[in-house]
Amino acid sequence: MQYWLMKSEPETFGIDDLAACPKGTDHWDGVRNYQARNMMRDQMRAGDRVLFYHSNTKVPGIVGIAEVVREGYPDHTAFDPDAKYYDPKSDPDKPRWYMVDVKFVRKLKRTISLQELKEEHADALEDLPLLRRGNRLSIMPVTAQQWEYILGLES
DNA sequence: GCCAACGTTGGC
DNA sequence: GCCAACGTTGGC
Repeated sequence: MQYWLMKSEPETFGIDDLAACPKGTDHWDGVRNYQARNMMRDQMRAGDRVLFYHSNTKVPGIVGIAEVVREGYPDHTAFDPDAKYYDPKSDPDKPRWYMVDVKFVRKLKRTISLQELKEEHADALEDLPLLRRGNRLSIMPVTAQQWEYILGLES
């Protein structure tokens, strides 16, 4: 089993929105970045665990846990001219963009903020892309050690 | 709202 | 294939 961190803007789709979905499950559409696409298409497996991160908000940070329940498949919103992330270059016969389905597992007891993660100055977190300067990846791998460390901060 | 960092686009 | 221009991300 692998671990991931996925960013979302709470204004658009936050952890509570995921929890409110039927079966707590929704597809992670709208990713239009090749690196993130590759991870969803090629690496994410059902059962993988996900740190749900709120970005572009007052207190950015990790707010919950989700689980991958469906592996990479074409992101149909790329084919829809009315969709926000429509991409005319993505062809249903040769899809450019992929998504996975994720399921709500639980909210953290408290938000583990980006600031807090930075202030840990932990060796374990040194290589976490989230903490690297200028990082813009919306999906990133998390090692088992990083996972344990981060959740160890929760209580 | 600002702006640094980064990815993508497109002219050459 | 280079690289300037542009658009987006996302913390602050």
